[in-house]
Amino acid sequence: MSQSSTPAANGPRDILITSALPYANGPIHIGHLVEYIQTDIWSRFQKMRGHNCWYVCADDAHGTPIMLKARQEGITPEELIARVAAEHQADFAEFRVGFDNYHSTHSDENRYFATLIYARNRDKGHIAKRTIEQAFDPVEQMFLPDRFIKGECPKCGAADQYGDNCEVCGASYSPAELKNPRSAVSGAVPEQRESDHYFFKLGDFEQMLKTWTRGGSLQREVANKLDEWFDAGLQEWDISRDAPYFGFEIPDHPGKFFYVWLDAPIGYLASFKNLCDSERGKAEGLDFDRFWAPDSDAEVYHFIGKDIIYFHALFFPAMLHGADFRTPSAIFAHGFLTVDGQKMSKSRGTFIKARTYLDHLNPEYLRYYFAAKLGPGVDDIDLSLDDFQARVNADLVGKVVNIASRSAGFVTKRFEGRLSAALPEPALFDAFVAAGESIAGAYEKREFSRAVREIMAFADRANQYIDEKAPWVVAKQEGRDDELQAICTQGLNLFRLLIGWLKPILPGTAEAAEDFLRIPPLTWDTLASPLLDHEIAKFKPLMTRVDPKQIEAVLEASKEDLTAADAKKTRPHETKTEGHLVKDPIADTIDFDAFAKVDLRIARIVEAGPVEGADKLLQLTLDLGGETRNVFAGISKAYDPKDLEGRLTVMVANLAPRKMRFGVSEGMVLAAGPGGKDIFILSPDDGAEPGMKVK
RNA sequence: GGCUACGUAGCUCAGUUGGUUAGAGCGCGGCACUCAUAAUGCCGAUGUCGCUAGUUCGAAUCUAGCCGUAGCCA
Repeated sequence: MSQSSTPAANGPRDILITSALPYANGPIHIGHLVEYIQTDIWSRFQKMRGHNCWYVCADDAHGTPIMLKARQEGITPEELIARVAAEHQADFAEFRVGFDNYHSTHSDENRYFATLIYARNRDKGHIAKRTIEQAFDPVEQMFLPDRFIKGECPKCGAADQYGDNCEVCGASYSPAELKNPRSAVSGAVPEQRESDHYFFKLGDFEQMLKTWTRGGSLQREVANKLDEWFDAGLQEWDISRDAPYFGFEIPDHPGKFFYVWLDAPIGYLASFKNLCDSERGKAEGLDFDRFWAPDSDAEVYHFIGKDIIYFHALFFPAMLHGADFRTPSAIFAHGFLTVDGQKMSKSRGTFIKARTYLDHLNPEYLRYYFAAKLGPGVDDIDLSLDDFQARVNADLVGKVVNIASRSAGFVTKRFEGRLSAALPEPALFDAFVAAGESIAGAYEKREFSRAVREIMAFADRANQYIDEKAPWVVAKQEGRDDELQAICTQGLNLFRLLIGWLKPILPGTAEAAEDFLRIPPLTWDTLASPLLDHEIAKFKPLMTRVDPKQIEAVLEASKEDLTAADAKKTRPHETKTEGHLVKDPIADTIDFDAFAKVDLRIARIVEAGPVEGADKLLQLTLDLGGETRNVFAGISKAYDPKDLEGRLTVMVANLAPRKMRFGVSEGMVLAAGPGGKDIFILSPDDGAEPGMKVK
């Protein structure tokens, strides 16, 4: 089963490429980068070949983890995803991942397509409704995804394991089997509650999927995996989640939201649509339907990690098909990244964030190293740090860049930067050019490691040529100037081919080389004819060597990231000899019912004023949204009444009224602090309204 | 537990449908050169191809089992 992706004709192909959407709850790390670099190399290669190639991506911005993370940080999900989107895009840009568009799944286009694809499938009877039982957090009043339930493994008893599988013994189970389950959000004991859910009837598409699978759209290993799933029988897929959920509400089912994995791959369409509608898209006449209509002859490829094959090779094509869109031409899955042969580890400092890497090392190094390791399969690749350093230094600096470096000096010093009018050995140049097709073939089939091997073999030949001709000897002899100039012209032309072939992998270095050679951006076609009778710029080092100290610095910085994160995580649990908890220890545990008896409400302070004869009290008039209360609060040393008027706060609304010397207090305003000037009343986040219950 | 992939020189990896003395780069040893970011060229050593048993005239390559590593199990 080959994924030949052959062009229909010899003309330019219409190609749309995507990488999987990074999740918007954390930074990009070097594991992610395997995929973006792989995709970017392929995309740049296709563009260099003159095809109409578009590379789009987006942040995957929905789901429970994002909702909770935002809450933890005290910001809205929208604020969180906006911040992360900016971080992600800055990281990608510096790694020279050249997206034509980067969008978000939390966008109008994505809502449109998610809803459309759902509605069309629903209208054809591919959506079913079932009532399911699911863990529910009674404190947070929300249903809990498996990974937000923790407890003891039912098999080996290991503590603190997730609701779906045990990291200690590897057992997998359902959350209901966990011993002593606790909500990871509130710590409460989860209850089982019923809820209506909506399911995508994947089984309706078995025949279509089997045909699609065998049509060359999948790698052999992936197709084998799918056969297993077919044998096991395709089950219905739960595509809805209950509120509260950060995502898109299902239009005909208020309170139900699309599961994040439904709208994530649809984000590919949304991002592309956004590109079509942009200034640039319009200028280029980019037409959404030309790529996504069922009869489209454009090519659509999705690069993904092998862990998300299930979503991309089954649900996604089935949903697209059910909604009258075309299915992907191919799914390209890759393996995971290990560092020095082991899973990335925070304690070893090998869990390296993109940003940490960029602080110390040139992105071109990593692009090259990944390319040198990547093949078309789903095998994991290893970043061996010693090998990384040796390989980058030997191949790129020692071999490739060195060819330019050792030729350029003579040309600048002796010939004012001018190249000869003819090549002394056109046959050698032609032999290089002829190999270009084999290298292109390797790129096309995503055999990047083979492409790199072949290119480096030619770099060796170029160095052999220079060695053989010994220009430094010729340079010292009278009357051999033309010969010297010709040798260097040949050397620089061989270098130009090498850097041209490497351009998809090393866009930054190639650009610097283009400046040095004073040529327009290289394309595959322009490589075939040599650069002659042409003035070049003075040579500057195109790339410097990797210093082991830089690698050491990355590892150290990654360990520091960890210590900082650790401190944040563990601080609240540390036992301190002083502080609020010591002076005022946490009270005895109460059950939920006891808590629920306290009716807390949002209140607006409509009036505040001093109380005559009382030195600490302020009189507050609180609006509960339909009812007003008179409350006395001991906060006059801490607050100026004028500052309080109009503010929202939280009050105990069902506290028994209490008669005081100055009148009746009908409730209590919540505040923290030891007293005096150090009193801090609570305020709700924006959006809260008077009368809302706090729970 | 089930399934999948991987296991080739000190390191990182190639080895196409089984076919002569198993390859590359790095590293290592030696020599040469000095144009070049101490880069380059030439020569050399290095392997029970995870283990065991089979199929075959012939196995790194096919089959089975075992060991180790990684991942997946919606």
